Amino acid sequence: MVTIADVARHAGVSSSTVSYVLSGKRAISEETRRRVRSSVQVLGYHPNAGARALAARRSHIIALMVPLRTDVYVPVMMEIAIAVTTAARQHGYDVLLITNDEGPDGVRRIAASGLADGLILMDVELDDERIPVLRAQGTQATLIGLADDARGLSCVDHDFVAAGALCADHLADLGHREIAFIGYGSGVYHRHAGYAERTLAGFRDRAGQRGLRFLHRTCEGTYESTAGTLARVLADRPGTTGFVVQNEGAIGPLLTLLRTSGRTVPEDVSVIALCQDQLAEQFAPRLTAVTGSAQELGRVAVEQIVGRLATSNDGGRPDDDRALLTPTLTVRESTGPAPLLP
Amino acid sequence: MVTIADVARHAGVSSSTVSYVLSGKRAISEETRRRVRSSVQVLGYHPNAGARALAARRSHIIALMVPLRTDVYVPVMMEIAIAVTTAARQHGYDVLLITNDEGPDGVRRIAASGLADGLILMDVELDDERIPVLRAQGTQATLIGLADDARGLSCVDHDFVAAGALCADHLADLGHREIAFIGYGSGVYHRHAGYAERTLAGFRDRAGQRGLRFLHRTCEGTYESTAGTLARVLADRPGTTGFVVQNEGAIGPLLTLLRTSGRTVPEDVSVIALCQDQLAEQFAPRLTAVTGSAQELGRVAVEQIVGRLATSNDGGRPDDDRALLTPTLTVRESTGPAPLLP
DNA sequence: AGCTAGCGTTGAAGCGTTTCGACGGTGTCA
DNA sequence: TGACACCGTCGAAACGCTTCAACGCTAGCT
Repeated sequence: MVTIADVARHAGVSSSTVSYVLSGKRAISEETRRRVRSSVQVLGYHPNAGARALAARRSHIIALMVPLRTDVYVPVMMEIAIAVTTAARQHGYDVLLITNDEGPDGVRRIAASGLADGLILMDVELDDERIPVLRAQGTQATLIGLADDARGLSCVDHDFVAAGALCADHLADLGHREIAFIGYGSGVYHRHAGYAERTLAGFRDRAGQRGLRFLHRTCEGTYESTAGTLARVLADRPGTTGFVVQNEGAIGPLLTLLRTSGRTVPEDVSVIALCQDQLAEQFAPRLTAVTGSAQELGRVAVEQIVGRLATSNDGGRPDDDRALLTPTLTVRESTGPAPLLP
Repeated sequence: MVTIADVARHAGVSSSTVSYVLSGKRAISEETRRRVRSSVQVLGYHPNAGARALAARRSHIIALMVPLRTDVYVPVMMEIAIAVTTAARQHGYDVLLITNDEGPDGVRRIAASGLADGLILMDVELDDERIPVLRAQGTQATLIGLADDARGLSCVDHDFVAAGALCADHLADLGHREIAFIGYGSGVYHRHAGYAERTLAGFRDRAGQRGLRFLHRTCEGTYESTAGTLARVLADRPGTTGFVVQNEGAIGPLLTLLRTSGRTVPEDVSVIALCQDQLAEQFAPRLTAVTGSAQELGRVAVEQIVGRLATSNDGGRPDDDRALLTPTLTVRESTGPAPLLP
């Protein structure tokens, strides 16, 4: 193993000088810097992470707490996790993965052991047990999702309210009057998942403003449940010409069921999905969809926490900041003008 | 911050005793152990990760290198990542996430800095650049996937050869004679992804033994490419009655296309998928599928590397061990006896 | 009785960094 | 010309933990 002392010897300077060259925390002459850098190269020196963490009291690690749940669309989580990891590396941080099932104790463990300098929490519930722990430990954190009480913490999330409104507007613009909103399974609403509630609220408000009649129905995302949901919708509101689908699992079944029931998309009914573009492209017809960038979500989360870590030892007192990412509507082949009344 | 010295003072012992109680590396009297444990509780002591890593030369961290690529089914990767994380915790390890784009340098960085004690590499290619680095650094590692030259490393993977054979056997048992194998996009084969090649080989060999005629066609997994692939298959071999699908994205389109072309599943054609059970259940009809457990893959990978880390300082020389996980066939509604010849 | 073996505990020596205070040298200003 | 500030470098003191050698005991053996 090559240590800082080896580098110092090789470059003919003291080890503190090497440290300062690497950290840039003190002025070092051009000449010395050059020599040290080259020694580092030649010897293949990488500072020992443990020693660094111990001396500097910073591990340069960010912990990312991911949900175990599988009732949300998994690729999105993965995309966020990867975006977080690459963004973190660009700021000199590594990412430690921990699972939600460690719960508040996990947060305590990570914070108290100094394993990570800060945390990013995914799948935050409105009233989350981990938040008080964060405050008690004085740990820096960013929440992905909005919590009830985020004083002193930073949050980032998609603007689901805007996403819901975009759907309502698009269908209203096309002349549709009766819409069905196919949501997630009832469990998601019962645990007050913010994204589900906020999308629905955004849709509902805008639908009201635009004079749309609409129905909200839960759906587990299997073929059977989608069939049941659709049957009930058509029984209750035979005049429905627009569908908003939030549960990714229900999209395929819905399209198949509409087709077998003799309804053509988009001539007879329009379908708009709340899902990733990649997924929307996979269906036939390609789906008009409202999307937020998971990549950006991860990137912003990292920037928030890195910002906090940087200012928190300058004595700067970071305010609670919350970022809402604007979703985009991409019109494809699954939506069209409402059919003329018979 | 609570240190080991605080605990020692509180319990009226020396800090080394506290350390031994916690690590269990020396005999400690029942009485002392009790007192120390209770002090740990009361004070809420968590050993400082950096100091621990520095003194013991072990970080108790395993690095998991995940692919950025999205051409394989993403939820599986996530499932593995989570399985690795939970399994690692059970052995007292945390998991550091790094992305494939760091490449061999990433491996060097992690190994040389002592950030992680060992690595788990996903998406290993047959001739992987990271493997020589691993050997040069003398770092413990487990590969998920099989490499050309895995001397001194451990590997774990699904037995894709057996999976392919299971598909062939099942269709042969049902009396099918002409089969189409719908694979991944050509890019996957060009970069010699082991799982794709091995599945195909397993299928091909067994199909040969069982006297099946078959066609292998690549497919990108979009609706259009599936339509093109299917059209070519039906043109070349109109008598095809069995389909094996490996590309998850092609499943939905294939079922839709078969239906619109007037073919009923499973009466006219049988479809067997190589995918997770969860996904297979989502279609109508539910798909007969061959599956390997992603959870187990993650768990075994962790056990291999933890085993190596344990024996590697006992001077034990761990052999290269490779584990192949047996896949299972679950018969559902999408396969049935071959139709009688007209 | 004398010797060895093991038990439970301790003090102290690292582990490889960062960072503080200090030092000589150089330039600037009065 | 003297005082002062700043620059580039260094030595040494942490940082909080693990682990080794050593200690005084008691117990078991010859």
